[in-house]
Amino acid sequence: MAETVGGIPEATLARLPVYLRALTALAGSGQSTISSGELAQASGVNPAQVRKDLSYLGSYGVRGVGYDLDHLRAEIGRWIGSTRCWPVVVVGVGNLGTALANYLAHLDAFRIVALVDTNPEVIGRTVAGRTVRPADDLAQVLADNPGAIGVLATPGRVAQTCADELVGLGVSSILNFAAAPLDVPAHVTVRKVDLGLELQILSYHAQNPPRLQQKVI
Amino acid sequence: MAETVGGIPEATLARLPVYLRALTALAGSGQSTISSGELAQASGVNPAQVRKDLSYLGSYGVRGVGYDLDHLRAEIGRWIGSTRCWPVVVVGVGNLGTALANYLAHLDAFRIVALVDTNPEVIGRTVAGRTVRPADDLAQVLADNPGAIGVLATPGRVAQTCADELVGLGVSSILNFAAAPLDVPAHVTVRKVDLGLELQILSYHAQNPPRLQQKVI
DNA sequence: TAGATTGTTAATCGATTAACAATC
DNA sequence: TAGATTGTTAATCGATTAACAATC
Repeated sequence: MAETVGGIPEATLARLPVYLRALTALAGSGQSTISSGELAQASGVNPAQVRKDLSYLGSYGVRGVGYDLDHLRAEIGRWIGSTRCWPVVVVGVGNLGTALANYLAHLDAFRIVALVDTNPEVIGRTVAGRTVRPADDLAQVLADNPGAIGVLATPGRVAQTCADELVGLGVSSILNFAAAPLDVPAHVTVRKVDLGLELQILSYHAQNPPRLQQKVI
Repeated sequence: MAETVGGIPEATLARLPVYLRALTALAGSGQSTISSGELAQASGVNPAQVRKDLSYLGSYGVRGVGYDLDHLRAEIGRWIGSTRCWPVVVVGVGNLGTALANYLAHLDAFRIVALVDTNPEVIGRTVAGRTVRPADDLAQVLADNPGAIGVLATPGRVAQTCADELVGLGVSSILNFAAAPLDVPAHVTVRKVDLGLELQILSYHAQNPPRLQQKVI
């Protein structure tokens, strides 16, 4: 299911940014090396996990010493390499889409190139400092911004149609906030964030006495 | 790691609301039974998975026929039972916290009982129709709203401290949007949503040619 | 050298899925 | 009965983790 990408398991790939964050937080603290144990602690994972993950990138550690902090940071940064500022298209500007747009607008690594919707009442509104455009403009927007990431925040029932359209226009990375499973070609990456689901799971746990429950991070 | 809760694996529990959603969408369509294959299709999972998941709840299906749609819906609803309207406390009202508050304010199943922050510039502001209160008010808020769900949207470096405070005040369900791992007692459930991480993973895939990539739902 | 820590193998674990007998 | 579909077992798979030899 989850599979390797260039030799790196998807699960490892998802942890690299977490490591990077921990290393960045430590940079400038004077510390020059870091052990798998320390990095594990800071990242909330198992030390063996850290060593295994890092071994996919190559052998940057020194036995008996640890990893050179700056070097490791540079290497991980090079691997996930988010140097560019990525264009983002927000599809669906309802409550969630509006909230997301306002959040995304403040991130340095991403810039919103368009907000689109099909609802005439929403089109023309100003959200996050931009005017909401009709969904018909998508082709133009994506032609102007090749490689854009699609953020899908539509109602569930139209999510698949919107995803198809995005994919048809060349989008290969989608962040799906819609409450629906998405069927996409193999070359398209979809990450799903289902806030309603998360809240529902939490309310289940809140309701059901935590007999023999486990820490879930 | 992920563990059973009352006999139901955490992974199954996370899919039950997805099934419920699919069943609800079909209710009123006139269809009276549904097969594991149909439900699987609508939910984006494997048919065997559906049958296995449902078998944890009991045997509601009829061989050769399928599952009674309304009955199954009622049973799943009973299991995850989100009948109540859950109180939610938002901790940290920066960009993300504000965006989340505006989204949460529109959900029927949850009601925001307080927004708190420590920043004097933020305290007193109106967000999602409510006045942001000082973090010191948390004890009072949670005393007035026992069983409240905590939504953590602070900077990563203070997330653990805030989580500790929430837990100390009796919160046992936390939705963590902060970019930090959380260490909590075993009886506390934490669900993590890391938007920055998701975007970073997508930008990695956007940047790296999708040689032999897999569909990721 | 003695102590520490990596890199990697092997064991473990949980989750997914194929397969099929049971049975409507 | 014949066809369909469940419920469940066993096989598979990937991810996690313990353990330890290598080695700084």
